[in-house]
Amino acid sequence: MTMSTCKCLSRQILQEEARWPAWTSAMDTRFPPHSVTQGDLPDTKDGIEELCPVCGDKVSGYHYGLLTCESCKGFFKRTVQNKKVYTCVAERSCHIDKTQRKRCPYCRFQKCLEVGMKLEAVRADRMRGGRNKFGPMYKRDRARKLQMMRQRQLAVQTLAQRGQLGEGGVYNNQPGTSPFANIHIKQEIQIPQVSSLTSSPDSSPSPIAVALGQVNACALIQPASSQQPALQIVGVPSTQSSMVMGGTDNKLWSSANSTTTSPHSLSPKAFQFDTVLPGGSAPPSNKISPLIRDFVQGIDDREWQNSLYSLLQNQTYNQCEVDLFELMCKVLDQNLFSQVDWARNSIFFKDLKVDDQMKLLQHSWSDMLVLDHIHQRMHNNLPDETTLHNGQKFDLLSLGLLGVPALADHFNDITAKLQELKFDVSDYICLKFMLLLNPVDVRGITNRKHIQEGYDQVQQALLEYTVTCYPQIHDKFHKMLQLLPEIHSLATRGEEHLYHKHCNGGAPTQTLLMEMLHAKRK
DNA sequence: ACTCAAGGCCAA
DNA sequence: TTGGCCTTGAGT
Repeated sequence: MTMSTCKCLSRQILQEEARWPAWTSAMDTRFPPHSVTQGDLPDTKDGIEELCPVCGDKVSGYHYGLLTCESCKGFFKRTVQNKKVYTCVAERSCHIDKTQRKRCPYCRFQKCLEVGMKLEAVRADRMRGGRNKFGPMYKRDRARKLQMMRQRQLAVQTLAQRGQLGEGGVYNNQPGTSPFANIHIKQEIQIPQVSSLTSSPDSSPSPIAVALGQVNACALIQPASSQQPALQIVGVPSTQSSMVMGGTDNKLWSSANSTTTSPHSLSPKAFQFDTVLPGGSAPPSNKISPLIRDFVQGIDDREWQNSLYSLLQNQTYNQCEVDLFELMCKVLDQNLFSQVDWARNSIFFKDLKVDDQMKLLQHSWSDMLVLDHIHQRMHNNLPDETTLHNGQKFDLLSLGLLGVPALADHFNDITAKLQELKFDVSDYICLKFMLLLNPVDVRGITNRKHIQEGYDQVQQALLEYTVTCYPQIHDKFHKMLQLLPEIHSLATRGEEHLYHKHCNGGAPTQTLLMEMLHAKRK
């Protein structure tokens, strides 16, 4: 893919109708179009005709989390059961289809993970028969697919009646896909994505439900499970803390019993963050403006954690050694997706034209990534280091530094200043909005008035909030605002670094991250 | 009793 | 090692 086609990525994201916040994983081609775009009307007993998302062969049923063919089911089972380790003789990006799937088991297994096949559905005790935790998810997925089918047929009938299904009509804009395929594609794609990010779909509420149901950001964090956590913080959670993924042995089997009864060994719920906010209890809610309350309720930190968890797990499972810079870019890319998704569903921003939205995002994405990392570290005790499945150490702090270790001092300095100001979740989300809705520095905006209004409202709300809730901190509002240029300069240096790495071929291409890096340099 | 997603078997 | 078919057994 060239940069010019990459260019469409952010636009595509912004123009999507669906509102699931879980498509942060869309980048890892988890659900390629061929998994949802079939040529003919369904002919199976369920009315569901699909192709295997791994190889495109005929689907034989739900296997390990999603609809796959019999051969990929068997391949996935053998690989996990026998703990096979493959290597790729090429570039670790072999094309997998029905005829070539046997050629590179490494890439085939990577694709299995990418599309969302679940390691934890392979039973440690090899017990046969019965049902597992995923049953209800399969049922829901089936029901949704049927519903999509009905809507699709209805739409087709309606349009056929109106004579709009001719050559070059509205459905013929994607070569090689069904005339019906473009209807509700996103919704179909997203169903398994959501489930793949939440390894225990049956017990995890949908991201939408989480976002709507949460009272505050802290309430989202699940209590520590009594089961063996797959991703655990080791030692005291602090800026010096670290966490371990998988542990020393193969913790895929950490729940000693059957996965039929305990499929949670890899559940993101086990992602343990301390939830204590700095400065003790939050201010009384009646003093907080409805705007800020809505902002805080819109924060979905668990989604962020789940995405991070899933990505690190999938990218390192069955790998001897991974390129840590490449991994960091992938995580940043995923974070960027979450960022865009958050923005496009946010007040003020969502009303803007896509061109304006893109300009705002292109200007603020790196600042927001840095701010987000500060937030995760301060308010959710995100550790600075984690041990991956394969034993490698992954520097989580580098995500906040955009890959530049030399920025650590500056980053810590900003964090320390914010800590002094008792920077809380409300402050964070307001600053994030102010970074996004920049009415001054972004060129070529068509609806600057709307952005300015939004910015002013957020600014006013934050000012009132700091004065009301933090009267003891002198001029907290302005002191916080003074840190925004500092964050910007840090983020700009990070961008430079990433850009040069990319130009020298050291960073993954075809990513939203790289698209953003290029956009600013046009 | 039936369903269907697990694991097992074995010819290719 | 693969992949089509068989067996199993909890959930309905």
